[in-house]
Amino acid sequence: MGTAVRQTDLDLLCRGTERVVAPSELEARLARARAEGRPLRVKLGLDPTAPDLHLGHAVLLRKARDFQDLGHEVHLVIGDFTGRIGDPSGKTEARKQLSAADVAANAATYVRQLHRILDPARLIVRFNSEWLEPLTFSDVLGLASRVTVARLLERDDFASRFRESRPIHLHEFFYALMQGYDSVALRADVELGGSDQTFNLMMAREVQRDYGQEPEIAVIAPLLVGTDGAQKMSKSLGNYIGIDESPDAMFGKLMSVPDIRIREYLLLCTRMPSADVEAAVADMASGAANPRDVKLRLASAVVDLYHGAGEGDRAREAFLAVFSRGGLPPEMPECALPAGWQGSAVDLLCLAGLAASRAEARRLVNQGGVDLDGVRVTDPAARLALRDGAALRAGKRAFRRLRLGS
RNA sequence: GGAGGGGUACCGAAGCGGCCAAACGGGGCAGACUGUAAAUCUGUUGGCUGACGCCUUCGAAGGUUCGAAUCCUUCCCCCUCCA
Repeated sequence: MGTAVRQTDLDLLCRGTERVVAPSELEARLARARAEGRPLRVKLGLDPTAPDLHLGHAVLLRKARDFQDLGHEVHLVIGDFTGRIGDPSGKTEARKQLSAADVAANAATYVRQLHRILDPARLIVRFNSEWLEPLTFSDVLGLASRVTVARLLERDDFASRFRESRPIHLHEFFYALMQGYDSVALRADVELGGSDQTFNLMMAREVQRDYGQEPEIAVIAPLLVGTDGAQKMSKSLGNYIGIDESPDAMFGKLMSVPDIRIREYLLLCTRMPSADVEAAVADMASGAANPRDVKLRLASAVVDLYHGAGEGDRAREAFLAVFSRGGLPPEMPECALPAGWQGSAVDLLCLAGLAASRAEARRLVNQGGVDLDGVRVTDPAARLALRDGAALRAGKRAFRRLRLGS
């Protein structure tokens, strides 16, 4: 076995990335790692503000997994210390600071979810407070003296805020430095980050150089757009698909992704070979393939990835039954009614938890969104004839199987 | 320290004594359409009520008024400029 890096390895690692700085360095480093028989140290930083991981995070995590699969080790840095400051990336305003307790709780949630994607055997979890906390003020000054304000102001976000006279807090400047110092502390060979982290990754390279280390290779992934097809996926925008979500929810949300985003979802969220992705996109453009069918493949592939092979097909069947054929899902939550229960349609919807208020329930009925066993309910005040096992539907995707008390 | 601007419903943003549960946009929800939970179109979007109507809401607390999101007072928070 030679020391040459297989082209397929490089292709795999660069797939779906926005930029790699620099590919030649990556190739050289991979070759050296192989020659020396040591794994690369791949750094992946996570900001502990969001308690749940979604497909957007997963883009990077999957990339990390690719490195693991080639024998390298992933060093996950949980920014517990930096999290207390708040990352200015992509935010026009300074973020709120998190308490130590919040950070700890979020980090625990992360680690639990990570095992869906990463191989625990090649995963090392670190908290950056470990090396940032002990720094003294003079250490910090030493670090700070290596960077000029002009350099920091190159970052788009800072530049625009400065230009528009909006506030930039001094501590925000330190964020990039701290992240760079993380790389020094870990002696990272590679760092993975989203495109909003480009500046920080470049800064990390410089900081490493200053500390006499070889600069890490920056592997930058594009940000995944959310299910709204417009803004980046984020929990706070409500346009996310959590990796913990049920197969059906995941499938449905994927089907709601706008057609024009199918290509990037295929590329970033599945392992479909690039050539197949491009072929599918071409077929959609020429009319040879219905976007819906491509999306079904997408959704199925993603569900398989997170819930196990076969689950995608199962979710697909459920989806088609409900939405294409207007039928009922194979399984639906049950709602037990007390024996001899009597009430109006509105009462029933509230009891079943399908409406947040009676006004909402009434609205739902009036808009024609409610049906019982396939028969539309038109009168909010109607006493419905209930039978055990009846299916109650409210809107497109909320169902209850009624159980009458006996 | 000085001068000024602002805090409105899920978000953005109008309103500046009654016609305001509060325009408009976004988002959400529903319906139609569709081989999609895409796109598009329509409706809807505080709570209680069958309805009349009633209750809570416009940073907080008081006050003026028959009546306040709108006027006054105090307080809290945010922003900008000058120093």
